[in-house]
Amino acid sequence: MSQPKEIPTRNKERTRSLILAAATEEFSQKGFAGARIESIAERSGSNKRMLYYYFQNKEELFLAVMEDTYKTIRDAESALRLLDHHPVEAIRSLIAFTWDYYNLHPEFLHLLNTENMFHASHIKKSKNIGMYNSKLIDTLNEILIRGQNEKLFRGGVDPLQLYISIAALSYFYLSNNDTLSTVFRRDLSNPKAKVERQQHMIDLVLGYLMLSH
Amino acid sequence: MSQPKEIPTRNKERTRSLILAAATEEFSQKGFAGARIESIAERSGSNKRMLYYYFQNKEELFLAVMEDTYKTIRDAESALRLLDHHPVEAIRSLIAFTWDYYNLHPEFLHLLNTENMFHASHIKKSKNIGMYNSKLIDTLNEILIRGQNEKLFRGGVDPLQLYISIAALSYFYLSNNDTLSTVFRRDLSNPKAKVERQQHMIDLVLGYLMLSH
Amino acid sequence: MSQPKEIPTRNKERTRSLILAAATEEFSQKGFAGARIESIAERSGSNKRMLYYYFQNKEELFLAVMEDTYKTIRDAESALRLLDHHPVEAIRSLIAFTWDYYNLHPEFLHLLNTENMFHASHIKKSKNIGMYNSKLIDTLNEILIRGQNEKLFRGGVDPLQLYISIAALSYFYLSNNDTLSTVFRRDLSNPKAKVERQQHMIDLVLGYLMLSH
Amino acid sequence: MSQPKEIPTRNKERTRSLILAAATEEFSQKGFAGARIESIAERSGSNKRMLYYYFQNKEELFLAVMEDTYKTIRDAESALRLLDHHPVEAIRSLIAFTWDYYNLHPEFLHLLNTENMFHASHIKKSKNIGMYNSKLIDTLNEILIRGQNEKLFRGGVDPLQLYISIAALSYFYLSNNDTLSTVFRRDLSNPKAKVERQQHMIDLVLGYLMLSH
DNA sequence: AATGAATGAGTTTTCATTCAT
DNA sequence: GATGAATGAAAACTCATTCAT
Repeated sequence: MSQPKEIPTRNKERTRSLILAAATEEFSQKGFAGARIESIAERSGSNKRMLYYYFQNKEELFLAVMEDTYKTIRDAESALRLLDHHPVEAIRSLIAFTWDYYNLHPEFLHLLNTENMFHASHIKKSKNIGMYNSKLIDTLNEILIRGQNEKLFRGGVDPLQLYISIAALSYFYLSNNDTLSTVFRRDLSNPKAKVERQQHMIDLVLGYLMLSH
Repeated sequence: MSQPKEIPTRNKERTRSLILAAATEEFSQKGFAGARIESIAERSGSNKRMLYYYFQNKEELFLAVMEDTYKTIRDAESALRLLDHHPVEAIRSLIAFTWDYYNLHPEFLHLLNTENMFHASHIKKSKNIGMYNSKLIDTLNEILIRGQNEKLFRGGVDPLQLYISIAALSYFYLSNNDTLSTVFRRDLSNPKAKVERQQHMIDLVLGYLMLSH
Repeated sequence: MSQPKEIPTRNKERTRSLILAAATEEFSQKGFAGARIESIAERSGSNKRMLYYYFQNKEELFLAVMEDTYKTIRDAESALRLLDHHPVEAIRSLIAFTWDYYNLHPEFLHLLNTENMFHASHIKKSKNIGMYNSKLIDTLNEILIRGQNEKLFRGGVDPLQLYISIAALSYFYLSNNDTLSTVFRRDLSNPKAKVERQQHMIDLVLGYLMLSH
Repeated sequence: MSQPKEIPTRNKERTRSLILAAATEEFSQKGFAGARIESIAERSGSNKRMLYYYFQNKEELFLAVMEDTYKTIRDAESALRLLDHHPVEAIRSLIAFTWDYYNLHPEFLHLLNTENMFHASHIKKSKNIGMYNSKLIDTLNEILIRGQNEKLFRGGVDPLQLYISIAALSYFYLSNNDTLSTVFRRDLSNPKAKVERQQHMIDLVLGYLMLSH
């Protein structure tokens, strides 16, 4: 009988990805300046030194986090087969996907807020980020054309503007949930509120797009 | 013989407000953790000691900035006389006001992002922030009812959801302008792009709200 | 009766120069990489933070030390009135001054060794270092000409080569005293040895320069 | 069937000497404190672990470098057959050898500078370093006596002082070449400058030693 | 009320050395 | 013998805050 396979303690890929995951959490919760190297090291179960073994410095680590974060959403978006559905369903799917993804990945929202504070300086260095996203806009354009051809959708809609609006409706609600709940004195984070939000977004977008309702 | 009277540099209110203005800029650009006391003191033309003279510490200063920022937008919103206009015009005005205010006050967007990172902990302490905003929702509700009574607007619209959507459409576009421009490889910050965005937002909201178009 | 004037504890110039003096010692004894910021702070009677208050970083501090060190020897050399003496006496004086200065300022030798390890990168930035020294070579040239005119000195002597040789004879003996004493098993640092060295240097240089002896 | 035999990379002497060579370069260029274990391991083509396999620690490695460096110059000096030549030629040879060796082995100069910063603490531990060098002084003494007997050289010359002076003239010029070139604004490292220096050193030493010229 | 030098506690980063494979 | 990932201790550097003037 052979020894049970032990989890190796010296595993380059594993250590690196544990650090990256820990950094994603920390940067997402505290922002770039507020994040602590010490804290990331602890979360990762490793130590400060290893962090510098795999990444040059805090800045590079943040960049790696951003690239990884974008790669994750890119992969998820790729799995969407929007063109396999009827235009109306496709729009519903896109809204649902956006909403679900932002709910499941709050770190994406926070990291993007941080990245915007730096005027996108980090992702500007990345080459492959742009490529995928233009494909998404092409897809959305095709959906709009199909809907128009079926006399379902209005014409003259810029797919990028529409995509930004769809993202905005979910993003703002979730990213600013705390201040909105406070200022308007209404809990916008419970399940019921979230279901209502989803319905509102779909009504809003389809109400705008569709010619008759 | 008396000494020639020197121009007094001592002006309580002026120094305090210069520091507050400097802090607003700094916190807006760098976030809470990234902001530097030294830098705020320099921007203000005053010095570090004065900063602690008027504000207990960094946290209190940030709180003062947040309150001041909210007070400013409250005052601006108060000046809006939405109920004096026809419902359609009132909606247009609200969208335009939101867009213009966010364009004129980018610090508002950034400070709100920062405040959300802290789960609204600062503004939760403030009592009078909530009051005004519910008045805004009441107003919007009245507009929706009027529009509905005139058979112009659809029914069943939650004024808070609508307000959040209107804010979202401007906020997300402007706050995330850098990452969006980068990822979609299209300059979304030039004047032409901004005019297009405004038109799109109005089309979207009114397209949804209005029964026939 | 007036209060006795107290030494002010908040004195910009004093603190700065105490740090500079402490840094000179530390860099001289340990070299650039071996020097410790903490140690400099302690020697200065101040603290680490002050060091960064007055100097950008370790590198800048070292540069300030080098400039100060060169300024000190420049000032001392300026006080020499070589041209007021007879050529033979002038040469003797130059040798004596060099020897005495290096004995009194061992830090000068060590700092120069360190600076050479960095290929003079620090002093290359300084503008006024060169100016004075060429004046010294001009003076030495004048001495050589006068000696030659008096049929005392040989001709064809390059004043820069001679100056470098005079410096070399003192510098190498003092800077390498420890290794020389070890390798040749003779204490080269006691007063008697030093007197002998002085005599040897004078004999060597004048023996070379003078036409008859 | 057996695997194809791989070329064995395991070679005790070779690895050790590669590490020693790498360490010599690194210590020479950066000094003791500035030298990096990591960097030495990389230069050597080996790895950090091997470094600690062959040498106890950084200190021991430096000591090994110093001993190796001294052994190399000792071996070279042994090859010199000064007593086979006429006294004047012997002096010329010694100057030339010193100059050439320092030119060929700049690391010797830099390591000695570093060792002097440590007050020769490393070579003090070595037993056989002294022995050879006193032989060199004995040889120089013999040359001086022969020259004196031939009425060529002056009397009363201490061979150690003379040796130190000969070494000084080359050492200082080369070791301090960067600062000298900077301060005197003259390139002292090009071939022409070096030829001039050699001539000057010979003129200086023989001018001093020889009774008539 | 105003100034800016001083400070301690922290934060990022580096380094020699060790250890699992 | 060989490799390079892992580690703790220390080093450089930063920051909010206080204090003497």
